[in-house]
Amino acid sequence: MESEELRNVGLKVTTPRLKILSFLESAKEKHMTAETIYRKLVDSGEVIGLATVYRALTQFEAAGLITRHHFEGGQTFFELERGPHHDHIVCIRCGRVEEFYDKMIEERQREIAEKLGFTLSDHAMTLYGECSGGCPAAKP
Amino acid sequence: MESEELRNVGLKVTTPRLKILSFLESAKEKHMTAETIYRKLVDSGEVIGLATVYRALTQFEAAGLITRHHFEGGQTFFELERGPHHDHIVCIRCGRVEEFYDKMIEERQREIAEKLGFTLSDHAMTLYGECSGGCPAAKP
DNA sequence: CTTGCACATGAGAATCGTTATCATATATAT
DNA sequence: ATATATATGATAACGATTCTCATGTGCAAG
Repeated sequence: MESEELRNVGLKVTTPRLKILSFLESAKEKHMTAETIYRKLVDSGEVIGLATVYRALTQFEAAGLITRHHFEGGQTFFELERGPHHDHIVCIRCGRVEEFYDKMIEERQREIAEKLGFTLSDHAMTLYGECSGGCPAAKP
Repeated sequence: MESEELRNVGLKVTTPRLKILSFLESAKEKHMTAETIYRKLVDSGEVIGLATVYRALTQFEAAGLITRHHFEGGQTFFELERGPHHDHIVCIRCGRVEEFYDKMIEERQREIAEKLGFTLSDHAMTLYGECSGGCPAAKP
């Protein structure tokens, strides 16, 4: 239950937070901007404020429920933190986002950080390219 | 000569562009925001507009002279494209940026992209951690 | 060396994404 | 059921970036 999730991370269970969380869990798109999340909620008849969406997303991130990605173009995308860690590859033509995980790279990153005298706490790795085959061309 | 560089990439050689380019080449900091570049130029007595800095940086990037990085916090940093490709590790406490290159990771990325049906054209990889030892604490 | 003209510039307005403010509403402990 | 701390939504404020437009300038042709 989503209420449990919120309680578990120490957040009050409120209607807007539940709306956002269950929307994220049911959405087909796994990576969305705050604006998109807000718009889709409003379009589906919900009454919610943009500020509330931003606030909730920030809290969810702090609680580890979601992750924030800074893809190219300066846009910020949010994604439910489900399952194991992974990185992303995004199509520069159609914007499609695929996920992947590579143990070797993960290990190597840790070694590199250590060699440079850093204690690794996080990383962002995004590949960019063109997806061949069924790339539905450009996003409008 | 910087004039050559501009001419080579098909840009008119203008005073502001020369100022920005030579400033980037002489600066100690290798990674700076547009605002920082503007401020340092103005502080050193130059007459230049912020809009011009943004315009020039965008053109330089399109021409391959510089690279744009989206580090955490939403801030955009620019860096002269000198020498071979490399990635970054930034200290989450003091903001220090170190560079590194790892052949194994580069190769692996290409393999991964291919396996997923993408033609890799670019990638962004930034590690975040705390630099031990002489980390001058927080940035002001 | 002039001159013309396309292109570049600087100042400020406009825009975009995000955060702060504040009066009102609501979740939770009692 | 009630008190109280916290959350909400509307809107203002904000910082970063881009746009507008009147003026200035690189550079190629004469």
